[in-house]
Amino acid sequence: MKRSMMCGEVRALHIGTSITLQGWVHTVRDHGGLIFVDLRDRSGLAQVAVNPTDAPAVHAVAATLRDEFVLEVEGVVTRRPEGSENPRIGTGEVEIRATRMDVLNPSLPLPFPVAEETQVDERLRMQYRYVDLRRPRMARNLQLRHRTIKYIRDYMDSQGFWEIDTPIMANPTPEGARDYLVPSRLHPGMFYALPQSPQQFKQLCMVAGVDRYFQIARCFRDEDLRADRQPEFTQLDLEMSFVSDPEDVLALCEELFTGLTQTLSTKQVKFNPWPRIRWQDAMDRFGSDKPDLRYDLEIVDVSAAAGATGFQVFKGAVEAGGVVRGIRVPGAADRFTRKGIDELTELVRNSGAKGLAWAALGTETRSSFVKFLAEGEQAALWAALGAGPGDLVLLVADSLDVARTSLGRLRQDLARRLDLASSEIMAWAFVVEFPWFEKDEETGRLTFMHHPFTMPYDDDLALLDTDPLQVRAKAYDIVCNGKEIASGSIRIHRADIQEKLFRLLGYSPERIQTNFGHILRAFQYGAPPHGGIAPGIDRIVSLLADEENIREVIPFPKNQSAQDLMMGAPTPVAPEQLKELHISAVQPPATASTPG
RNA sequence: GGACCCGUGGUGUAGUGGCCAAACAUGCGUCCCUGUCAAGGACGAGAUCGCCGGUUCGAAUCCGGUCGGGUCCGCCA
Repeated sequence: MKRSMMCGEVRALHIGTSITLQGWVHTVRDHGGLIFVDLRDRSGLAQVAVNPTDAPAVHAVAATLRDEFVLEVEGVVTRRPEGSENPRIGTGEVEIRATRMDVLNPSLPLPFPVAEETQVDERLRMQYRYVDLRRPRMARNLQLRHRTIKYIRDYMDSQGFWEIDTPIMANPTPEGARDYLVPSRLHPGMFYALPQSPQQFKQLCMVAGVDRYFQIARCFRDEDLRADRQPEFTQLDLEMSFVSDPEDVLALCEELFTGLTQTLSTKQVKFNPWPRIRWQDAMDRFGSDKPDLRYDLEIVDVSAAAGATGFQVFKGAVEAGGVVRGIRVPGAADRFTRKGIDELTELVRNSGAKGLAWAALGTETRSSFVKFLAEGEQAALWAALGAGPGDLVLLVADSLDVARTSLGRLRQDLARRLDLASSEIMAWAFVVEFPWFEKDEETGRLTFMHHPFTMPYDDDLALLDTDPLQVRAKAYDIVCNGKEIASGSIRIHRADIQEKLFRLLGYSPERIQTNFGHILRAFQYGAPPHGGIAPGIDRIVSLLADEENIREVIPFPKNQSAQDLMMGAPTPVAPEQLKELHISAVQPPATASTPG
């Protein structure tokens, strides 16, 4: 390799030495005489100066340069003339006086600028992803992703975990997300499925005596996309043997991600130790199972005080078995105009609430409802909320579910409007003690909330027969800044408990045998107690990189329609290929177009 | 499956019924220029305003449809 160092590494200590750099033309500044070339590689920029009197041949080459040409430059590192240093780049003290310049490859004019951080249509960025990834922001994100994965691997190794790879061609997941299927040529009519996660393999690793397993695992789910959801994504999948207390897994995650945040970013880890919030409390206090803990704005239950008033909206809601809950926004009485309040009202209405009762407390209280309350009733309500002059109070009277979720969304919206959620804070936390069951809204039947191999809390086992909805699971999530980062659980390793849960889920013995037979058999050959978790790498990196969309931290992502606009995937295939796989493609019926 | 936002030279924007056979910046081309760092200066080329249809004397602008991109709901054990 002719290159003697990276562009961004040239420093004053190299002055007087001759070096060879290779990279891309970031920008050219042609003065007619002097020409400056900023040469870029992934490490940064170095200024190359070409003087026509010193090196006429080099000057002739430099005059033909355009953005993103690939260059090899040989020259002497010199100190820049006094007053012409550039403190904004690491190499700004020096420049390379070129003695030789070879164009290794020219470039067509670019579809969009690399050197400027301008907003570019995502379609174009994805079509020319290889150009997009050259941009400093993307290069930074790629590097951060690398460092994150490297940190994780080093940490997991230090804790005695083995990295073990599991099959990509696996079998379908019962009950889960939609699977991506791979047709089998050797077995007509049969299919492999890409794994939604290596869940069963990692549990089998525990039976196999691996003791501590991890994998930087690619996972596949054929569901609709979101800003934080891609059809293929990457998880740190991990599992530990001889753990029966969630705390064993949580403590490890806490140390890993606290250290990772502090090592790879300048962000502040808000909690040490991280809070363990029971699911029930998260729903009550924050209206969400993934609360953003960077700010307070907790939801308060004022059903007692509000239900005792003469105000029919409050009284009626409580009498109908509902609740009155609200948020006190300290000092915000004057922060919202009537229009602003209307927007908040619209927000809770969109979450199913019938309305928003509000009061801006002060010498002249503005309110939608205090006129219906006696003075004593008002005082009792403010006391329940801890509210005083200068505070804004926002109340929802509705069913428990609607009050929680609408106030949860309101809480997030308030924080955004009041700029309470700093990206410089990482509010890592655990949500624990999820319910084992939830009721399927469509069928009314019991279904599992996490997954069917999750261990219930020992104290709740008796409730399985009497009140299954009250049974808590040894399931836990990692949340950070209002985003779900990981989900995990302690698994069942006892056949009697597993069978009982399957029965409560209404699974027939045939179905159990078909879907879970292989893993249940394995559990009969000495399965140790075990548990694990699976943090999403893409989401973690996007938080560290201050990116709203995980596409920005995935090198080659899919668009919202799950297509790769650069490679053109998915594509039709030749009929011969289908025939070989014993499958035929059926086009969906054309949508009838309405006459225009 | 549904709701909403966006689509104007290569790129990013302005223009919301006649002032627009479309403006600005940047990029591109030609020329001038020896200390710039988003170099500067001069000149030039480049857009049937995503597409189809409608309303109107007149449409980038209003309406309907369609295609493409994005955000959200459903969905994601």
